Order: sequence, then C-alpha cells, then structure tokens
Amino acid sequence: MPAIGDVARLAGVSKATASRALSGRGHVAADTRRRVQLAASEIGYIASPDAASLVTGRTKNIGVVIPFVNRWFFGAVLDGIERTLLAAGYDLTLYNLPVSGPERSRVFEFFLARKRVDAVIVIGVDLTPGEIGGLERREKPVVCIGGSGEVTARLTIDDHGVGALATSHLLHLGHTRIAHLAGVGATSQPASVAGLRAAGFLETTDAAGLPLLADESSAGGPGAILVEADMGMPAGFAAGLQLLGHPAHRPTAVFAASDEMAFGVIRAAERLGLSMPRDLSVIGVDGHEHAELFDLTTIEQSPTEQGRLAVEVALRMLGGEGGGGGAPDPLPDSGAPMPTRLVVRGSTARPAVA
Amino acid sequence: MPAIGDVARLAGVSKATASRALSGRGHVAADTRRRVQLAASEIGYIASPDAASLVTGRTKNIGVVIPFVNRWFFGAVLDGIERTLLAAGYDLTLYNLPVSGPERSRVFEFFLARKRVDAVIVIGVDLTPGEIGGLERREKPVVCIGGSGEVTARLTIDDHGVGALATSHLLHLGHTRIAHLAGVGATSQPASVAGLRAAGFLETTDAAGLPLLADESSAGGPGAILVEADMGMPAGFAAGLQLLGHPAHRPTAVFAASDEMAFGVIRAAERLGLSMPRDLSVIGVDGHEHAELFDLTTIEQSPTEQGRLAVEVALRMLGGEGGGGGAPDPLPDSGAPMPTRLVVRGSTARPAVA
DNA sequence: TTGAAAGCGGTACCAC
DNA sequence: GTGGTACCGCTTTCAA
Repeated sequence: MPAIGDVARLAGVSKATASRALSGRGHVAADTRRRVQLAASEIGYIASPDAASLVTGRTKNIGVVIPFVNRWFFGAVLDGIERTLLAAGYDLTLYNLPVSGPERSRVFEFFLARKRVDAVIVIGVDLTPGEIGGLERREKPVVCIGGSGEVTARLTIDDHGVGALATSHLLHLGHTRIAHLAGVGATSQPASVAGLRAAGFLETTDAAGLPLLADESSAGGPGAILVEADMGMPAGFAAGLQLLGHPAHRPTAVFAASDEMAFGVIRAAERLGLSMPRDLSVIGVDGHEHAELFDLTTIEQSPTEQGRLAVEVALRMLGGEGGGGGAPDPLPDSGAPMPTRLVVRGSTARPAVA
Repeated sequence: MPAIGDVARLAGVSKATASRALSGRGHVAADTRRRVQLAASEIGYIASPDAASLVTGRTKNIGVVIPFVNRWFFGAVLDGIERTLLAAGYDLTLYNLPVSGPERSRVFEFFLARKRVDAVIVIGVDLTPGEIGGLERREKPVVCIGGSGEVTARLTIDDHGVGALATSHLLHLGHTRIAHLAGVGATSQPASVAGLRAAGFLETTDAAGLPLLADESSAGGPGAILVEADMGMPAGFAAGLQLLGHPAHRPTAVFAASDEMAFGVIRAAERLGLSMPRDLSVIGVDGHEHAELFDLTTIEQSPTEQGRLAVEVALRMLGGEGGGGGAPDPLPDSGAPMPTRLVVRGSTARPAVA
C-alpha cells in the first residue's frame, strides 16, 4: 500500500511538500502540485485517515446514535445525515442503541468515548445526565434530534404544540370522545417526545372540558382516553383493535403519536368493519411517505431536513475554535423549533351525528 | 485526554507493559496488570483506535454499503449487522449508496478504498467488475448479501427458486392469469435479485403453458403478465391500480417481488373495491414484520440472520492469515443458499369460479 | 516479566 | 515555495 513517502519520491519532492500539495493546506507551486497529484494517482495513493487523525486530532467521522433503524422517521433522519456527511467528506459511524442494559452503556462509555468520532448526533433518545456528562468530559459536541436530556444543541419540533394541534383539529371537527395513542413512556418521561405530545393532548382536551377517562372501557359519552403503545404499526393495530372493539365505548376519533401507529389503527378499523372517516377519524404525526396512500391526515415534519441540519450544526460546532464552550449559538434560528404542517386528508371529518 | 504514557507513569511501569496489560496481548504479572488497569480507569484512559490501527493495520471497523435505509429488508439486515459488530467490538461505517453517479464512485474509490475499514459488507447492490476489482486490489474482504457481481463471498437466498415457488403456489391454487410485479431492472439485469425472481416466474408460467402477455391491458384469459416497478409500497400501489383497474383484463393473482410491493397492491385492491382473496390473490417475498397484519402470504427469509452471518463471514476472512486468497471457503454450508419458507395466509386462495 | 526504542503514516513547525 | 524533523499514541521486536 503506497504511502506519502512513495509519492514524494516519485514526484521528486519532500514528504512535507507532497502533504501540502495533496491536502491543499499551505502554499505549493502550481507546477509542483500537479506533479505530486500525478504521482499520487499514478501509484493509486490514498491518504491514511488514521495517520492524519493522529496528528490533527480530527477524524472526519461522526457517530450517530439511533434507537431503531427500521422506523420510517429514524430511517429518514439517517438518510439526511448520511448524504450530508458524505458530501462533506465525513464518515458516519452508526450505533443502534439498545433501550437500556449493558450494551447501552458500552456505546457511551467505550465506543463514543474514544477518539474515533469528532462529534455525536443522537436521534430520539432520552439521554441520562451521566451519558451527557461523559460526552462533555471528552469535549465531544453532541447534537440531538428529538429525545430529551439537558444538552446544548437540540433540533426538535414543538411536540407539545403538535399534540395540541392534532387534538384541536379533532375538536374543531366536533369530536367529543377522543383517544390518544401515545408512545411508551409518555407518562413516565414527561420531557420525552411521547410525553410532550401526550401533554398537548391532555391540556387541550381538558381545556375543552373533556374529562380524562380511566381507560378505553369507560362508559360512553364525551371524554379523553390515553393509551400507551410502541410507536410502530403492529402496536397501533393491536391498540386499535382494543380501543375500537366495543361499539359502546368506541371513540369517534384517534390521535396517534406517529403515522405508523395511525396506519395500524386504520387497518384495525377496517378489520372491524368501520368505515373512515364516517365511523372514525384518525390523525397521525410525521408526514410518513405512505400517509397519502392511507389517505391519512397528519402533522408533517421533515426528518431528512432535520438530519441535514444536525450535521450542519455539528460541523459548525467542530469548526468553531475547539472548545465550543463559549461559542455563539450554533443552532439555526436561535434554537426555534423546526417547522411542522397540518396536512388534512380523508381520514378526518366531522363525526357522524349521534 | 490521557494517553497510555500517563497510565504507565501512574502505574509505575513502561508504556510497553501498560500496553500489554491493557490489551491482553503478551504476558504480564497478574499484579502488574491490576495496577495498570486501576491506573487506567483512575484517569479515564481509553486507547486511541487510530494510533492502534496505524501500527496494527487493523481498524476494527467494517464498511457497510446499502442502497436504502428505509426499506424493511435493508433495515433488518443492517440491524443484524450492527448488533453482531457491536458485540465483537467493531464499528460500523455506513455508506448509503446512490444508485449511480459520481457519488457512487466516490464511495468506492475514496471512502472504501482508504485504510479506514477492514472489510466491506455490501447489501443488495449490483456491483460492477470495476468496483469489485478496486476493493480486491486493496485486499479488502467483501461480503455480499443479495445483489450481483463476481465476488468471492456472497450470502443469498435462491431467488430463482423463490420466483418459481411463489408462482407454483398460485398455479396450484388454480390461477391462470397471473401478474408478476418485478423490481426495477428485472429484465436489464438478469443476475440481479429482481431478475432472478422474474426468471423463476417466467419459467414456471411458461412450463404451465401460460403465454407471456405483452402488457397488462392484453385481452383477458390465461396468461402471464410482467410489470417492473420500484420495490416499495407506493410503487406497488400505483402498479396495482394500473394492473387491477380494468375488470376485463384483471389478473386473478399477483406475485409481488417484495412484501412492501404486495402491501401496496393490497391497498390498491381495497381501493378498487376488490375483496381478498375472493377477487384477487396476492403473494409477496420477505417475511416483512407487517405481513401478518396484512394477512399476506409470503416467502419468508431472515434478513437479520443474514446480517449476522455476513459479519461472521467477514470476521472469519479477516481472521484468516491476511490474504484471503487461498483461504478455505469462509461461507457456511459451502455457500448454499440461505433458507426460505412459504408462509400461507389469507391473501391467497383458489380463484372464484369464472 | 519488563523496558527501551523503533516505527506505523501522516502533519506542521521551523529554517532555508 | 520547499525541505528537514519532531511528534501524534500506540504496538512490537529485541535485550535485559
């Protein structure tokens, strides 16, 4: 495997000049540069990133922590991150984080703590103070997308607002018995995405005078129902069957915390012979690429764009003079929430007259 | 950031001894080892992988090349790979490969060519001879899952057999007008996954005496119809609408090259008011986690397990003495195809009597 | 069993 | 503008 010394020899210059000519740093005569570049491609020279990292302290590699690969939102974010990093000449090292357990701490205490990643992007994870502290101690910039934890840079939508908006939409249509399919941890982790969306739902129904019902089998009539489930489609389906199974207790509208859950609810409704939106209105969150196909009303966000931005922020934190401590806010719009948009489709409508 | 010299000083030993004590290579007195380990954890020492790579020539990092993150099959494979690598102390560097264009060559000629990855796992990509040659020249073991290209290690199912099996299933049920929704490139790339499945379909229908119809609007009656589309759900939906739109030309069964396509077809059928399996039978491929939810008959494979195995193979190739040239076959079962299984659900049945 | 010293492949500082 | 050289942090002979 050719090293820079070989290139230098072939081009008749010193290693130092070869390095400058190839990396573009420092001044080299145009002619010399061409000779060096020619020599390099001649022998198929490619710089060893490890050697460069060793001396510069920069790896040009970003660690990405994600709880699931196979959920649309996360995949889309990952996609945005990947493209942006690639264009910037950075590598992406992926860590598929187990919810908890020894594997999780190994990721933070070993993999991410090493000098192999310049910065870390964390997607949809509720970070513990210890995890954040460890990264800070190693002076690694951390950019979060969603999730929770006291971190300096976080890109997020207004999840509380999303919960409120979705709920208002249903209320305005005239629904008075509304269920919210919240993500797991909505009550135990109030600061999490699931928790915030649920809070938005609860406050809005409460403000509308709807009582919070103990569970889905509470007697009919107006009220708000809260159910926690995994944010995927199968769990949405199961919860949907449960929720919609008994005609007497059935809500007329469901606000699902994710589009995938909503798809599950829609299929459950179909399975039960309910017609939409006549018998049931459903609204989701995300702007899933299949939402149109399911004719699902949803609150769109742009995960790919969030991924792109997260990289930009991370790179900016890296670019700033080393520390990042006193640097000006690297977040766009002073950390304002990312935009969302209510897209009304055929899955929501006024309830059938009682 | 503490270096090994700091650990050595604190423990009162030389750098060499500290290295041996921490890495486990070479003999160190049990007592010395403890002292070193204590010192290391005392100051929060974590070895720099770059420095180690530089001297050992091993990065403990595997490059993974994937065409989409947001397709269930690929996500599931990625998941299997990730878990296995993590357990082995390896990093995963992800490359989301554009179908073609300059970005694609940059991945192969720059990112993967560097000494940053020990080996490469390529999922569902049709590799060109040039791409393979480049990797071989740099002596990087390559393990493929699906896709095509003349590579030494490839894990794959019997895609031709899958196409034949799915088709036979429909034929045995009595269907005589069958459409195959093939992946893009089925005809132009006969060795690709899409091509092989389509070939299995065509041979089987041909053997059954069904004529190949020019397109889906060919006159009714027995025949085989071949349509190419993207392997995702939206494309499946669109193709489904097209294919099933005209009652006179409608096939009674559809074999979709992927479960996601099949889901799309199912929704298209529902949208058109067709009832399944009365008016239409649908079979897919993959064993998607939502297949049960759609009551979809499918030919299951195990992407996660394939990912796990790919890592095992790659690590074995790495473990073998350097070259890999004359090493014994690192593939399990001498490269026999990975298992698949027909799972019959409610989406396939005998056709309604004509 | 342990230590001294030579690199791995680059970069960057310093002279020239 | 270019070359010499120290050094990034670690592993690994080779001697002791």
